[in-house]
Amino acid sequence: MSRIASVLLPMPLPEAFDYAEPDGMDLQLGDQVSAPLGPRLLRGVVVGLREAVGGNRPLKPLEGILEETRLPPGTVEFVQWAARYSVDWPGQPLAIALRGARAPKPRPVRVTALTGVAPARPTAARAKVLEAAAVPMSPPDLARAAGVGVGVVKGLIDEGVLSVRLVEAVASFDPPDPSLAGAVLNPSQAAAAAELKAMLAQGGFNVALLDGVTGSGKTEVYLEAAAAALAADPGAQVLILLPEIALTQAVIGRVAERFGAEPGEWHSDVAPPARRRVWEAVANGRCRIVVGARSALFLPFPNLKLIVVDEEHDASFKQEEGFIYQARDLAVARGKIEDAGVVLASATPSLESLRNAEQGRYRWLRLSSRHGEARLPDIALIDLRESPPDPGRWLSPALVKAMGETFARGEQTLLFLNRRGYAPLVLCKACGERMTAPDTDSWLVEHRYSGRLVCHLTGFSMPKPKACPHCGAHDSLVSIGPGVERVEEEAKGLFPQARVAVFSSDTIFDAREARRMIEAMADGHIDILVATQAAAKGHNFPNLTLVGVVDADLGLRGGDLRAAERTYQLLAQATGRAGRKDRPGRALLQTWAPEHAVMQALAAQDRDAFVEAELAERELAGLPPFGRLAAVVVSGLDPVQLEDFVRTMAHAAPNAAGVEVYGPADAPLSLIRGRRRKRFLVRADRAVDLSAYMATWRARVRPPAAIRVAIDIDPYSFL
DNA sequence: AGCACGCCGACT
DNA sequence: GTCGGCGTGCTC
Repeated sequence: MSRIASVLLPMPLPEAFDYAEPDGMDLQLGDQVSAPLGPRLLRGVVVGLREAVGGNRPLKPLEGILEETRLPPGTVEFVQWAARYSVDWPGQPLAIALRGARAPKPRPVRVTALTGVAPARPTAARAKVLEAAAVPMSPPDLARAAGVGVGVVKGLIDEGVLSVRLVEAVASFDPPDPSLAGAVLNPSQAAAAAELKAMLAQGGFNVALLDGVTGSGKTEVYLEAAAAALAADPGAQVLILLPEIALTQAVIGRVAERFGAEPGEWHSDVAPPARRRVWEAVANGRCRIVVGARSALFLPFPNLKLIVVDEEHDASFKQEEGFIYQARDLAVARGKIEDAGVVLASATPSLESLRNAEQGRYRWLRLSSRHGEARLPDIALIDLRESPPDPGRWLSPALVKAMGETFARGEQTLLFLNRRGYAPLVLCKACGERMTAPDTDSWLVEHRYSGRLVCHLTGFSMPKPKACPHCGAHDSLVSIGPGVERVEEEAKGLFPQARVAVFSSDTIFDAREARRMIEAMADGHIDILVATQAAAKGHNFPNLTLVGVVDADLGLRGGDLRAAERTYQLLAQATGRAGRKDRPGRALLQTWAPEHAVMQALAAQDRDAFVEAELAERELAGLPPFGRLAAVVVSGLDPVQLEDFVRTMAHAAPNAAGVEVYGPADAPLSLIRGRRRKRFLVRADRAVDLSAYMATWRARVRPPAAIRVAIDIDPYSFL
């Protein structure tokens, strides 16, 4: 009687491969095994075991079990579910799930132990070392613990009083203590926390939307929910997902403070050995709280009871390359598989989540009151048609006047423009040539700091040429449109006495520099800060009383499904910066379309009105959250071959009720790194299994090797 | 993803 | 006459 093991391999293969289980291997589901594939051995995971029935072709035997740690059943199921949902090979999510298992083990550490040999010359320092040496630790740690120099320890080792051996480094991951005192909650927070605790006590899969304005204290609330989950079950695990690495440190600090133990940290910047430690500690249940970025969702939790998705509206949760997925949606799916609670938290929830809350699929917890005495800013629209800036200028007279008043009072202004560089376009006034990156039709952005033209998509850059590369005319290149550098220049010209600074990813390279500039702003060393969205969130500037949004329409253009939503969220955050302490602030939004529902809703500070208007438009068009969308981007080097294949694909699209296929059309970025790109858009009714539809379509065509087909379920980027 | 097999140009 | 270019296909 022998068994067959189905093994999933982290490769672009369509399905799990079958192998023979060698006698005595005693496999279990989730085991990491070494499987022969062609000439090499690969790490795979056992996802199925069955008795062999005669008559099958001979199967290769598995080479061996790789590690003692196996993937829990929920993790295996999640990996397979995610592949099916995203219409990708299961090897893709599996590779993410094994990222920690494949990382190198942490270096073994040296620890000392008493050998029983008595020191030849006992001294006071040596006695202290012998006392401290009861606990195994590294020689430098021992010296520190005994309060002596390292030489004393070294001498005892040389004499044979102490032995040194190498042991595997084990991270402690002390158990969190949920009984420590939490933050003092205001009534609104307490009510939300109580409802979350009730939801968790009830057990099983449930989703809550924690919806509270900036400063309403969402973190304290979800930490109390985490405390409840951890207290209810001594093995319970909690995952807190954040949209960016930069935010993890702050939350790790809050978690450590609340539970008296460091949580596991998981994101791409964590060094591989540390990653391995976290992965294994999560798998064996020692690590009970993880704070991480989207890929933490694929960690091997055996007993996950709560997933928190903080800033759930943030577009960074959408992974756009490689394995394409939306971590917020997958978090809900994982919660369902694990029978866990899910908390989605945001000051400006996504329309999808708001719709789910309205429909009663999610519990809706609204935190209304703000901490402290801060008041919301007054928001006014500046109609650029009535009060336009001078030609070549970007700040309207009304905004300049407000800046002047603010500066005169010794208060601060934040000018917000979500555009890096000096000018988004450089063109030749002699021949009309637009400067673009090679093999691309995206504009080169002029950067005056570096004197270069930069492609923000490919990273290509070149010095700004003296003459037009197309017609050769001299001094004919003109800068079109504003970037933060240009607005800085304008602000400096208007207020020569003011201290003006720029905050964008071009001026701020790392977290330390970012912190320094934020501190400089908070301490009043800057009068006017010109910033991209990099500075939009998470900071408190007590002396900031004016926020000017240079181009509030920026996000409204371009036919992007979520443009209005994103603009609303961005502006809500940016204007939320003003007047947070005791002074009321004001926000001025420059717009060419003050009548637009988004602008009206912002000016009225009426989120519900915005959501209602936007949902109505989406419903009319059958767009998410009322329908489903998928994009197919087909790319290739040879335009003729691409055109050919794309036509084949169009013919192969299955007919199905409630599904419409648009395209092929040139993708909005039709040329990237020499590859031409064509795009289909698929719209389906909510009831349609769009993943299944896309899988059927893909199976009907066989792309030539030179052509790539990428399927994006629920696309966010329309570039 | 590797790595093999398979048909058309510049070399001992 | 061969060595080798990478296009296509397979790996349980």
